[in-house]
Amino acid sequence: MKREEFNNLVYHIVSIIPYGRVTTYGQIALMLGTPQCSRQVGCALHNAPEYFELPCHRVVSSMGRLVPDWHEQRTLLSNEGVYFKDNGNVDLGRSIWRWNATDIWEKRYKV
DNA sequence: GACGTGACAGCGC
DNA sequence: GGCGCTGCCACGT
Repeated sequence: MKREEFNNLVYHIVSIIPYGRVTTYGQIALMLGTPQCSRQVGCALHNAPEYFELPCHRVVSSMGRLVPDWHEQRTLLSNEGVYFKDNGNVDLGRSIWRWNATDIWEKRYKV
């Protein structure tokens, strides 16, 4: 898999995240078949051109933690009806996007 | 081409 | 459940 392909796939996946749902870097990496490249997902989004208009605010870390120093992200998510916990993290159990019949995340987050 | 950096995940405490 | 350490890989300098 080339870098460019990897990035394009990341952009594609992010672009199809449904409204009001979130997903994680690790999940995207898993979908690409490279679960060890979670950091690259974040890196790809960081380098994503603005005109892609990606809903990258719907991508959070595996713990539901938001992007550091990007407070607008929380506003955007809450506007979409995403659930938050008391500690300010996203409630993945309620708002994670299950892209398929995979039960990995159901087990992990006890959906 | 080498080195430092980072929008992370996983594991242990 | 929260915090810190380590491994990972692409990017920018």
